[in-house]
Amino acid sequence: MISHRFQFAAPPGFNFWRTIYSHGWCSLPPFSIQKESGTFSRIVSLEDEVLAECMMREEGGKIKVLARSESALTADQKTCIKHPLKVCLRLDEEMSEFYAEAWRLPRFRWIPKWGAGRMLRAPTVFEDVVKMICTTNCSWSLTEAMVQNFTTVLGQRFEEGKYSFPTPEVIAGKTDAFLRRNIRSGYRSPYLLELAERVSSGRLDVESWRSSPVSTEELFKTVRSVKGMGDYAAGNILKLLGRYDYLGLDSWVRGKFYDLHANGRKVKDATIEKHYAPLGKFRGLFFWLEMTHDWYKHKFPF
DNA sequence: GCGTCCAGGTCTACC
DNA sequence: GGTAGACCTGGACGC
Repeated sequence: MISHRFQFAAPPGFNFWRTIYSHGWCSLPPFSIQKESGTFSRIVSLEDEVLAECMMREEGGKIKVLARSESALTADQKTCIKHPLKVCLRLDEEMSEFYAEAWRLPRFRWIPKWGAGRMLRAPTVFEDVVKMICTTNCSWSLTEAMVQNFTTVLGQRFEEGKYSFPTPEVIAGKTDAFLRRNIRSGYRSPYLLELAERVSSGRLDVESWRSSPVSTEELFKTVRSVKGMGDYAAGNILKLLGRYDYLGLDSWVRGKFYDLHANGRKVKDATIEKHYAPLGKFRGLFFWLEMTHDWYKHKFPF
């Protein structure tokens, strides 16, 4: 293995571990956390099927990266490898408007103080959408199993136990029965297959969603039109696209809301929507951060 | 060890 | 527009 070290600056107020632990993505491969060394890793796919394991840590306001690859990276690859890492950590996302809004609201001042609010995402929208479908209608352990299967069965092998996330082309080349048997994705299999086929054929450009000029409502409808993406999944994909107008309710956050705001009593979704409506276009992010506030009290990494 | 039940979002058919 | 039932898996539970 050849090692290559590099670093890049983190934006002011950026919190490395709070970004990584912003939601469950950090425990899904090809992401992984090494608690002993205090590093966060990602298997990055580069041009020409070259893979690199990038181990990141924060030191003195910089993200320091140790990249390992089977052969020496070319100058181009050394340049290209930084981009997906920055995308995952949302380093280029402008947070000032959201933080200004949070400062205005005393109960949310902890957010800018703690450097919370950046939600970890995959290098590609395709990977985020596949993973989001894998979170629907099942336990978290089943989501972990499905994503693990996607990488080990259809990803490229980096070394023992470490694989890349498969491309749309590779998934599209499989059958419904194959996914059901090997990925254990059950009735989601035709949805995942259709998504992979549409993306690999160029009929659906999910990557363009991150820079789409259309209104959030319009984008929500587009995301929602992907089979398997209902209100919950589409609302949460929008958060990973930097749009926070939808709450993306699932049973876990509903339960959290009932505990925090309704004395444990069940309330209608419309009541939850109404509660956050005054928070405007950032309501989805305020909502998620409020529901996960207690996570931030842990000593990282946990 | 085996069978049954249940939780978890989304889709489709139907009213 | 709202609702019921089906979809599939894994875990919990009872026997």
